[in-house]
Amino acid sequence: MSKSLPKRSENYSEWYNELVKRTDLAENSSVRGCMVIKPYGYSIWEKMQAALDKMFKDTGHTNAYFPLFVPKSLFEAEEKNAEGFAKECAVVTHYRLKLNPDKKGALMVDPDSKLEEELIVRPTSEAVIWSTYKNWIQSYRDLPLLINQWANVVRWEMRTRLFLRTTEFLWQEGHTAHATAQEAIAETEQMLDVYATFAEQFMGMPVIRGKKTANERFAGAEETYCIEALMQDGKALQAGTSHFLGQNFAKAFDVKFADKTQKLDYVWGTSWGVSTRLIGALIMAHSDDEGLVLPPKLAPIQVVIVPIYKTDEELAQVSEVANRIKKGLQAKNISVKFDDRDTYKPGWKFAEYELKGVPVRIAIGPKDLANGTVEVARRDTKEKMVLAMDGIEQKVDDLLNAIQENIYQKALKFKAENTTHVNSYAEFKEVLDSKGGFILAHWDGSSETEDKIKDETKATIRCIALDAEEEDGICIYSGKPSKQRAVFARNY
RNA sequence: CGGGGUGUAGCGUAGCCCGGUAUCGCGCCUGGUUUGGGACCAGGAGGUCGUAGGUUCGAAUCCUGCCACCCCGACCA
Repeated sequence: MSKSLPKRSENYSEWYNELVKRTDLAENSSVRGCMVIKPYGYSIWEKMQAALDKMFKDTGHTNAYFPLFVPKSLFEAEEKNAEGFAKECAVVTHYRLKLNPDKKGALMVDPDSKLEEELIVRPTSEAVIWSTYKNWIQSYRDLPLLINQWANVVRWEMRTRLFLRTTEFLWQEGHTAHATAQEAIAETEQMLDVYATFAEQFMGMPVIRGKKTANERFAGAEETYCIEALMQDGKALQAGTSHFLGQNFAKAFDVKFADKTQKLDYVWGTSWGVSTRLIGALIMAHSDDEGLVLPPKLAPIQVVIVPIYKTDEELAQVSEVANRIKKGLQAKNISVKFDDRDTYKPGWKFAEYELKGVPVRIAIGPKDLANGTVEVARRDTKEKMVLAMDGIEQKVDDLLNAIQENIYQKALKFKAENTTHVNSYAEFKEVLDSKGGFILAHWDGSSETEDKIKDETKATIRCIALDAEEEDGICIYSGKPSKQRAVFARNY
């Protein structure tokens, strides 16, 4: 195995794949299109889960769990949703195997076990959940119903990519029901804001909050809101979605409630989700040619302490100090690993923890013991400094905060530098091919124009930014009048 | 589903055109010296060459089928 990673600038995909494998985040499974998330990768997901879950609870949601299988009749109830997902569904048709009489030791599907009704492995859970909500909701007193589930879903994609697109993936999906459209829209917007806040404050990844065009809207939704992030190769990544479902699912599953005036009406729905794709986003947003760069708030190990010593006696002295610092940091809720393995040399460990993206490294050796100092290195800038041992805990705590902020600022700067306003189709294509990134251009609002631009350039409208200013202009493709700019990009 | 490519030790590979039982590096094991940026020396273990068949005295190598994976498109969180 070579010691250095491929360069990001030479082949971004190769760099990404190698990085994911070499850092022990995940690997391809022998199961078609599926991924094994390894302990290190999963611990990042746990960090994300914890932060998101708290935000969901803080906004009044509770967790529940619904079935993996969706009977076909339920699945097809909401037509647009069913049609949108039909091409990527795994379907269970039988419930039993038997010994194959023609081949010793082999099993075959028992033809006698054919299901009367096929079961769809959920690609998303609206159908199962709304069919359940029908029984849970009778009156305005039952509303709003604010539920989230942490689950796995299956989408039989043609081509997969670690974290970004796998046949099975982990996610959370919130499904809420409300008495009024306004309240449901407010919920949709609130959850988009939760996602954006999470992306920016925890992942250190700036995003554009926006609305999808009709072409890109979730099947079955009236309006799809999204957060779009920019990766270091200039491609956009949809990092989270929040849908206003109108009364579509309520009507499909006959979910009605009686209001205070005893009038019956269908409830208004929302759904929203983020997935393990966020881990892919996190990797592609910050990491460099030396490996991962993890924001301290999501790093499984925030600080690693590496001892430097020649003799057992030196190790004992260093360890005493290291363990004292470790305890002090832990008291500040900082996760610390003291790596005193004698099977690897310090240099090897330095490189290893850089690859793994540990934000802060502390090295302690005999010189430090003599001087009352430690060597502190930060992953984001690769700076090293020698600091007094006294009060080191507070300094490290401050440093972690500074790293979190610096990573975000760096990404923010990158996003600003790679967001371009263009006013002609020629300029649009030129920017798309030379630097990529987000391209803000006037669009006439028609699906035809959007499709043609996509066919010709592979760029899609990622969203109409919520903070887009009204501005008179003409569509770069059709020349028709436009009131605001859309955000275009090539995407993952 | 179209177009291209690759399957040889845990990982990465040479050998294939021109058939003679497999090369090198990393990793692993043992011993010793090392330890402030991926240590060094010596010794050692590990392979039915993706799979099924064919040609041949003999197949990693030639032929045929199958399978798997990767890359590029269409599809998508």
